[in-house]
Amino acid sequence: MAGTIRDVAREAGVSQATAARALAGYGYVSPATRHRVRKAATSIGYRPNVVARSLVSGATKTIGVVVGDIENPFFAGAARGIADVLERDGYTLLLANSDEDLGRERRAVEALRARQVDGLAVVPSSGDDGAHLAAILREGRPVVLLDRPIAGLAVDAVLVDNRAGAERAVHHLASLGHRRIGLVGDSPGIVSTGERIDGYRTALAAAGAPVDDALVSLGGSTIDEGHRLARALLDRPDRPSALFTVNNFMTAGALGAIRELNLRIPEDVALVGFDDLDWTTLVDPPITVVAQPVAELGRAVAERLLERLRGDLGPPQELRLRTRLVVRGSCGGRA
Amino acid sequence: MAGTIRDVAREAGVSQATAARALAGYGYVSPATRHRVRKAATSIGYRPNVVARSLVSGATKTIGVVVGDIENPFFAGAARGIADVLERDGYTLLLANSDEDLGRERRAVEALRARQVDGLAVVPSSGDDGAHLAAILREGRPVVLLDRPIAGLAVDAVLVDNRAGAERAVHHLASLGHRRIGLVGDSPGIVSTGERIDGYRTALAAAGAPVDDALVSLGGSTIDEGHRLARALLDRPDRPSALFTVNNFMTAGALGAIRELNLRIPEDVALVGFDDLDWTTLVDPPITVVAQPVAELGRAVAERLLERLRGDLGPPQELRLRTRLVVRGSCGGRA
DNA sequence: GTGAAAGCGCTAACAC
DNA sequence: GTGTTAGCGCTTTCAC
Repeated sequence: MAGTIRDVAREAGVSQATAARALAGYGYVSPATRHRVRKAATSIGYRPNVVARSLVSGATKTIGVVVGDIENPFFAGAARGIADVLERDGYTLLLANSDEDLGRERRAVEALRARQVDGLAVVPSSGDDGAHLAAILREGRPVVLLDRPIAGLAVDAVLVDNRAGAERAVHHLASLGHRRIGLVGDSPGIVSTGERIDGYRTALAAAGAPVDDALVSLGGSTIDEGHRLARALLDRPDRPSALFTVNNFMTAGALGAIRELNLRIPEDVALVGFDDLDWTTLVDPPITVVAQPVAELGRAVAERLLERLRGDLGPPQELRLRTRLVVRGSCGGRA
Repeated sequence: MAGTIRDVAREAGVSQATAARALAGYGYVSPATRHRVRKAATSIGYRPNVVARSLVSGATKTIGVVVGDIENPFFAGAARGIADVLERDGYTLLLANSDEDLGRERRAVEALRARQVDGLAVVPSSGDDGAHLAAILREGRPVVLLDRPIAGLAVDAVLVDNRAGAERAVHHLASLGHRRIGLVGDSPGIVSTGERIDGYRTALAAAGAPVDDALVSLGGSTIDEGHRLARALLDRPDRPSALFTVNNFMTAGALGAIRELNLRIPEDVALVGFDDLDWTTLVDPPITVVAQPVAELGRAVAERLLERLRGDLGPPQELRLRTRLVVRGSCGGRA
């Protein structure tokens, strides 16, 4: 079984080059020969060795994907979107998790680079350190940022309108009469989070509500952290009347904290989250959220990568996809 | 920048072979030479080309992972577990989704095989067709099955005790007085699902409850399908008093259906699900579930793969990890 | 200790 | 049309 293209050639009684041509379908080969070669190939169960091909062609037909954590449904959804479009073109994904740590991200990028990926989709954990990616770009390999830009790095990026989304969410809360609105978030160093915090502040200011830093509770990127951070807010004597959570982990954590304290939503505390996951409609009341076009985000990244791979040398494009406020029952008012 | 090992050699004034030895750290190289080569390498920014190395060594330091759908938290968790242990040994994951379709799975496996992955972790979508995997094994590349076995295929597998888990869940329901217990599941062709259905039947029989096939609602592997399948059961005039859902998608779908019909849990209908996701504690009442050791499952698969990669030629091992019934409030009784 | 040389399996000129 | 030949960048004998 197995065997190389040489075995096929021998079996078919032609030269190795002819076998290669017949199999890869380039150059001239007589139909008869092609047929013979094809038969020989299947008869010995020939499988082209993509590694060898890559060494020659320089293309591996693989795309590296670096996300914070594939267990986060947001990243999983985006990865799925990427995979779906890339797969149609014969690409395979090399996946790595950064855990929102720049060091890990660098190592992941390095490992993928060494594996000669044709392109890279990355969710950068830092908004101002893109040296590792700049190096890749310099080699002529396309990189497309997903969800977050990097200041000073000229590179394609597919993002969402975080500021507008957060603003709309907080405005919704303010319009319902809330004045003390707390924010539960992970690191502001994560650009998307930073932008959402900005949007929160802007909305607060626009509503003439006090912007009290004591109501901004920031920490790590896990559900447990979200829980802890929400508790810090809810345990205050002057508890905020509403919470805005910057992503689905924070929403889950905050909801857990609210349950733990036996607070009612929205009577005791209203809640708006960023990210629309299925479970947000299953809890009672269903959560009002800022929905992101997750799959589309991934697909757009893949499309951009494909364009670059096909030779597009135009200036970097930044695409901002729109978010949507989905009003459900967690803020009171109409619901 | 960039450059090959030849450039390093020239820069260091040694032969290409010596440069290779110094860099890869095998064979004899004088400390002085090694130092010189290393310096030359960093000075020109040398990056080994893993593709070329792979062509020679035959090992790519990549592992293919085929799951049903990375958006399913169960698979995402397992993938994360795999990645965590494999990464320590310098491996990178090539990820593919099968969507529980054997054709897609075959194509994915083929694509990964062509890319010369050193090993494969797959969640097989069929329990009786393992020809594509047998072919890989014959080539001497290790394959470890995740979550589901394949009948007649001698291969390592890391599974969970689906039957016992389902049995315990349904027994729990029966012990609370339920006699008409419905099951919401995806395809019984998916072995883990099939085993859970078996466990359900066994528990029913043991409890002396009627095993009514009309109460077994089977279909596709999505939340929407779970919703539809649960509705089919709940819309019956002789509605079951309890539902057992075979995985997290079915649980989410069933819960949606229950909400839609404004039924109370557990008064109108009790619920036990398979898979313990964070949101199951956030809904009201929190859902009683059969918890699977998801991350451990992934880690065990990776460990087995690593053992095989290190030369273990022993007979195939089947590891069954234990599940745990987590009693919460969705079945009434003590809660 | 170091260098020369032979491939790994494939693509792609370039001849014939 | 088909065969010959030269690599892709690296590892690895085998001499010296």
